[in-house]
Amino acid sequence: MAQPATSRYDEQRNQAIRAAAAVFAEKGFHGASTRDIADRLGIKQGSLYYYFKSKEEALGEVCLYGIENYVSRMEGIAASDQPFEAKLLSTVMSHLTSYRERNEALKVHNDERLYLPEEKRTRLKELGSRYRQWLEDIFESGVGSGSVRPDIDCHFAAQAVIALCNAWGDHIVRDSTLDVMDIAQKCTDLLIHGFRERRSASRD
Amino acid sequence: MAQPATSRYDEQRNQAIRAAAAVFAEKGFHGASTRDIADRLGIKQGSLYYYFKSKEEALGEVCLYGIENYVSRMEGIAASDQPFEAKLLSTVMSHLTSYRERNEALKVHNDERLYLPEEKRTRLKELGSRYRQWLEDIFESGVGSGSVRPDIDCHFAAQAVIALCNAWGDHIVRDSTLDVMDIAQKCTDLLIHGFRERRSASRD
DNA sequence: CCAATTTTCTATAGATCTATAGAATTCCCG
DNA sequence: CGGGAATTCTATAGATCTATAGAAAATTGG
Repeated sequence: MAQPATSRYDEQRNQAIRAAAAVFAEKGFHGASTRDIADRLGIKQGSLYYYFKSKEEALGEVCLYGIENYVSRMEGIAASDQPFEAKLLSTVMSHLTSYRERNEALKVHNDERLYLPEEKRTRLKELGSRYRQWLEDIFESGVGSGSVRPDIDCHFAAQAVIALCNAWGDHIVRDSTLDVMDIAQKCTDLLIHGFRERRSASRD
Repeated sequence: MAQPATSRYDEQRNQAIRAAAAVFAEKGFHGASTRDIADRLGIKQGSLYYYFKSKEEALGEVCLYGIENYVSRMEGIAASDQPFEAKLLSTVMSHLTSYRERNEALKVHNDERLYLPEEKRTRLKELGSRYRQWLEDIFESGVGSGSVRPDIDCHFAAQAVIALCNAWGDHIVRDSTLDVMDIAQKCTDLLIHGFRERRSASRD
């Protein structure tokens, strides 16, 4: 009854998590039934409970899966010695790529995580805050190096980057023909230069 | 049984729409029950069906309420003879203000409208497309007047503006202490100038 | 091949939730 | 005040859906 750490069990459980991610992304947590998830896995509804204690636990696992490696990758970017512009591009690429790689789990994390009980959300909150914090740090060091104008509100800036990435992530999930690199470059360019005519070439 | 066009009926129905907006915003369409909406109105669950044929109809009304006046205001802005920068600020202000004024209906429109059947969504789609189109036109005329650099992808730009506004709109709905004007100005400034140091003062 | 273990299935209790029907109440106007 | 219309209520049918218990099937290792 308790989960034996067999490899097959873990594999199947991961499959179940990814099936749940797809179903939750399409129908929302409350709109999806455990039957929908089981159907997608090719098992019966009741069998799902061999892998999850509850539907809510499944949501928790999907959300966690969605932002796994997310923060650590950001830490890697922040710690690297690239110039500001390259860090920003890396951040946006990493963010958008997650939408492709992690199935629909990142979308589920964004849209459905608030249906988890407070207690299960603390870990997710912590990861999200760390992410935002590292991004803010990138902006602050960008101000230090002269790449970012000093009147920028770094908290606002970080939120803006995340907002843009998440909005485009939704499109990326829905339309698999979109070119992630192209979008990442346009986003980064917009964020750095804005819409206005560039008066002077970049200084490097 | 058919709705008589009495004033009181319309008023109460609008109250019901706003109650539904609040409940759907908090719990999502599928997570909310007709009982939740009725409770908020101070009536019994069954009585709600005097105003709506179904829960789905209520969602449709909320979504429509959410983007009402939205497109027409945008048309007004696009048709005005303000310079590009002012048009953009007006657009962002108008968008963010809607989040405050329209209860949580705009949020519901964004997050839950895809749970409506295709047939009920066509009107919403049409309004959304028109909005995006007017915004693109603003960018195109901005390119014409030299306020926007010509290598900007206007479709991308419009999506970016909408993405930023919607993300901040979510925050505005959740936190009533946020200063809409302040956020609008920061968003507009970011979109026009980007993060980079401003080399030359604006030309006006 | 047998026996233990893991995995899946069937069946169902119990708790929703939507929508309807018809009774009861309130409101409005002469 | 009285009668008709508008509004709300009670009660419930019928259709979910979650989670559990125990039987059945599949797998694995000796």
